[in-house]
Amino acid sequence: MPSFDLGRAREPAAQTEMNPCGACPVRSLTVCAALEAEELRRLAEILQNVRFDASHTLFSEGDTADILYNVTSGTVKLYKLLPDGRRQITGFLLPGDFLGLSVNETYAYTAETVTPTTLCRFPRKKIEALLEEFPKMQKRLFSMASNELAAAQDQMLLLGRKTAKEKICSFLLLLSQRASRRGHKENPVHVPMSRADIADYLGLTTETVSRTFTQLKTSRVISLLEGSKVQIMDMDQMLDLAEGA
Amino acid sequence: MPSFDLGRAREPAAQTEMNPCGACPVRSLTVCAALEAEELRRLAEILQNVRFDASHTLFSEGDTADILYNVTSGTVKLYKLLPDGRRQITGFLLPGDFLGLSVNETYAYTAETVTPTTLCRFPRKKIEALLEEFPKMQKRLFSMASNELAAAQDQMLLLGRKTAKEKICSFLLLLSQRASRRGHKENPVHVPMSRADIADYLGLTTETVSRTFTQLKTSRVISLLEGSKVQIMDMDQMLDLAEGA
DNA sequence: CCCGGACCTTGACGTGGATCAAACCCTTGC
DNA sequence: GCAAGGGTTTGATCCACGTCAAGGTCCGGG
Repeated sequence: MPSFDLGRAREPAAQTEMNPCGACPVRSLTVCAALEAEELRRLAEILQNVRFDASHTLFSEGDTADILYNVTSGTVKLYKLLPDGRRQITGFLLPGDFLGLSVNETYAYTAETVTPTTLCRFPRKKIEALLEEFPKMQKRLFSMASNELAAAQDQMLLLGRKTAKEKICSFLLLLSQRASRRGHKENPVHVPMSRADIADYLGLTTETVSRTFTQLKTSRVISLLEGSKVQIMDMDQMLDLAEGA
Repeated sequence: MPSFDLGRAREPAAQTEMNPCGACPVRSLTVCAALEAEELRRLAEILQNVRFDASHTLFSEGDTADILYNVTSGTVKLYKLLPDGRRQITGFLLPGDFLGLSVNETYAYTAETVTPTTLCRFPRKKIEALLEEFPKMQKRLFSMASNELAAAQDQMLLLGRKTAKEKICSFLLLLSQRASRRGHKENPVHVPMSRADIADYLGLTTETVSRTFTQLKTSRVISLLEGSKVQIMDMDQMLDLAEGA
């Protein structure tokens, strides 16, 4: 079980200087949106830019939680395992998302990159000190946590009560909405994760995910494009299918 | 769809005076734990004690979220519905739990009492003003939200990947742990909610919940006592069953 | 260009839990 | 005491999705 491994990270010092927070493309989406120029400078002092290949484990469930991250590009998945290997992915993180917050001293889940990913890396202690100093940041973090909580409740409804088809449609719509909130085009949706990852996120198997995709394709609700893109052909029907209406 | 209905609340003025926050039995568990005497006094000024019968709807999904609550006794369930009536209970709240936080201006779920319940009632605006003034309270609220987020991820693992038997065992253990954290005896666990509520919390049907209970009873892992109490007879096996080990 | 391996799709079949349908409690009210 | 109505249990049957097993497709490396 590989824990955090700086060896695989490209040396980031130069990049840290060249791309300070002021020029950060995802600033408006994340904690940093709350900060003034001077505060940003303080934040930049304790941060490191890091880059990882796909399928790199950032940290594992149970590791001591002394590093926090902010995704700046790429996709990260969070998951929990049962002793026999069954896996539940609890979230996919996109640019602007924050990870590593933990209640006790250890991470409650494993974090692994899905695609090549760049992140800001913060020592937990230093972030906590900064939070004391900048209540605006504290407040912003709280509001992000509230959003995540609401999303978690939606996901519980999905996992507990939706059918396979409803799950897949909800998932595609979620990706679409998240893309548009980040200023990307929302219709051909980019779906960077594997069928297996989608299955473990939705509480299904790869086979069922695959079958459901072809079923949606056959009924002309979606069509599969080059480069893991999915075109939503009939948005109205998609919205209905996602809620079982 | 009955929204908040003060008519059914016992007039609480006297009680508010007689049981101010200083004497609150759940204070150590909730937001208020972070506050000093003077701050508590300020909080007490904006709070009302209210009491409701069982099966009373505090608010519905989509209502304007201008009231927050803190449970002081009893049990409350939170749920979301699909258009066709399928229901997912996203949480059961016990004394000390907080509810009503919302991202937009509306509640993301319906809240309904399971048993007769007493709560502290806060106008949202006034709480928000107080939060600005008391960063300790802000911080405490954030740490409570982080805890809830971790619990939500456990619940996703349960809903997406556990079998019926594992779900029921996990649920009973959760109730047991929460009781003990509140200083109640953890072994004969009090299970105040109906089979239908348990089913909607675990993503099952009442029939399956009932069958699983009898199955656990037959294999002498639990036994059902008077007054909706469940005795865990074999705690080790229970712990194994909950994780599929 | 061809090979190997990872991922995806498709098919045949099995099953855990849902559905449908009674009975069987308990209360509570008359 | 008895009837009515909600919750719970139990049984018989069904089916959505899982499991098992091939193929198919794509891609990177020799």
